[in-house]
Amino acid sequence: MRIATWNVNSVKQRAPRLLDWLDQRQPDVVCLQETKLADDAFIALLGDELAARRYELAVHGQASWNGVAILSRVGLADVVRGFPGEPGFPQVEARAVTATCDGVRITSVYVPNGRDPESDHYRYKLEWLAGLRDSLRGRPAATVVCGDLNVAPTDDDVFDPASFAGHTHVTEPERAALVELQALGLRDVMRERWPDERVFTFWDYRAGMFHKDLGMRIDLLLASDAVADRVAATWVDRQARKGTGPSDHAPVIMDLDDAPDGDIGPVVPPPSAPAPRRGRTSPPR
DNA sequence: ATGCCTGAAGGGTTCAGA
Repeated sequence: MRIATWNVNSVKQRAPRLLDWLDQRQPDVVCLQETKLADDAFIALLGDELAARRYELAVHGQASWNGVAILSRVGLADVVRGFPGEPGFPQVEARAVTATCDGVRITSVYVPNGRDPESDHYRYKLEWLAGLRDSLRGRPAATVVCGDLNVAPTDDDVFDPASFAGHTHVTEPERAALVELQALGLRDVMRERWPDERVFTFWDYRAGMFHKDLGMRIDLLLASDAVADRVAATWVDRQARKGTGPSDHAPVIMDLDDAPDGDIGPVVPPPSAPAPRRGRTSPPR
């Protein structure tokens, strides 16, 4: 199963590229963020095209800002929009949607930006992350939380830590909130797979930042053991950031081996053979 | 350049994004 997350920065503006990308990458589940469309407008825009590609759709949008969605062609059950106790600013926004796809409970999140560490929006961001964590305390064994976390987990996840000093996305409270979320047993599979690589998922539109590879890694795939132990490959799809009219974020993709369900029998490694190296299907950049 | 692009709403510009 191939699961991807992508902040598309307006699904209306990105529709042609999104459809081409679906055809090219053939993901089974896609978590979208910053769709910036109300649900009826999203369905009117893409419902037919997605149905033709066998995707079911869970949308949780609003006009102009925010908006998340899950597309799945491996089933889409028990959809929940938002989460219990979700904070607002001041109204609750469209920032989380959850569904079960082929046995995995998947949440697509668009974490508040935070704007400035002294702002109300920053406090909202921390409250939102804490609320998300609390809502996941009783999570199923097979859980994925993915999307635009709007936090760079470490200084290795920004192109120049010094230039971010005092700004959002890198402050200690934000990183601590992410650590607390991961303390539910959610692993950053991208960083596990590429522990020492320069890996970014967002590059500012301005000043040739993408061309110079001056970015941040803020789009994450967080997976519980039951999922993370199945990861065969994971990478950032930088191709989707190139060319004309891209989002400022690139998709992050992971491929999962089939779940052990008894039908395939016990997996016995060949005697004295080294464990196979996990699939390096693509360089990280 | 302390917002260098981009998207959206709404109105001839401003806000938001990270």
